[in-house]
Amino acid sequence: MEAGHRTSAPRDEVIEAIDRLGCSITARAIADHLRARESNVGLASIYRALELLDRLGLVQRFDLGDGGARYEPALPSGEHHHHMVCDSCGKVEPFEDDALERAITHLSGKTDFAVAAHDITLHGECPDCRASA
Amino acid sequence: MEAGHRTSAPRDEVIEAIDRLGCSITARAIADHLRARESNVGLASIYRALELLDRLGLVQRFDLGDGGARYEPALPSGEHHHHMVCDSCGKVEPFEDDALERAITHLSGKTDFAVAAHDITLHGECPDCRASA
DNA sequence: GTGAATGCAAACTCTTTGCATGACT
DNA sequence: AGTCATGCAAAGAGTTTGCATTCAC
Repeated sequence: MEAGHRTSAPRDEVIEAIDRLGCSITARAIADHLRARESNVGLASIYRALELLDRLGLVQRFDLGDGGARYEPALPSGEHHHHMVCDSCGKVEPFEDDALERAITHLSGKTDFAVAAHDITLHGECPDCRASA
Repeated sequence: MEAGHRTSAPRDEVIEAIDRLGCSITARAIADHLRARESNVGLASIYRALELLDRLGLVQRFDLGDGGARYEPALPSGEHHHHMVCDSCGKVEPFEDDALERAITHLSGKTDFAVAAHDITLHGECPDCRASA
């Protein structure tokens, strides 16, 4: 794998959990998933693995405004998506939009910041909650 | 002021602090500001005032991915901006971009979510840090 | 054998809540 | 008077860190 890092069962289990759980997961979700599989990986190891993977660019760390970090696997293709959050039920839906990406790219060229990444979160109400409102 | 809410010195001081401190401030910054002015407003009252003001739409609450909430006065005009964060020194700069807003608006019309708000954060390196790197 | 990774528990930060006191209408 | 807001302190949630032990290379 990557230079300077060892493979270990806990680490592999965290990676497997991230892959399986997919988009926009919390550290707690990973812990619950692993605990359900009788794996006694400590919370600290999960955070340490996430921090490492984020540093290596293998997972994306972000934040939906609910005071807890979210993670998801980074696509090797470089493609990425953003998230819509339902403020009623908390549901999170991914979306992607080329026009939005283009606007960001164009903006990045105009500013004196060296823009390396961007996070976009849409807040609103999901179809289900709209229907039952 | 608004129906059902009383005026009080602590509340006014929090409002004054938000106005004076401006863009992208933390609860701690407000507390420090008030403490420096010999005002012994409790942290809890600051949070309660912020929660109220956010609910009334007078301040905007958001989050820069550093595990702490940010606040800023909401412009009555409805205009709003977003933020660029320097990942080296932590500096936060506001920016606005019409093309970006238009892309969001257009996207909102295409999705089945009822989009009510959006947060955009650009991460990168500010000019100062680029120069000293 | 050596250094990295782990698990546990304690520490920390940010935020919220319970409760008795004090203030506004 | 009655209600709402305050301050303090304690409680919570999420995340990080210290340390002895275990494991990979």
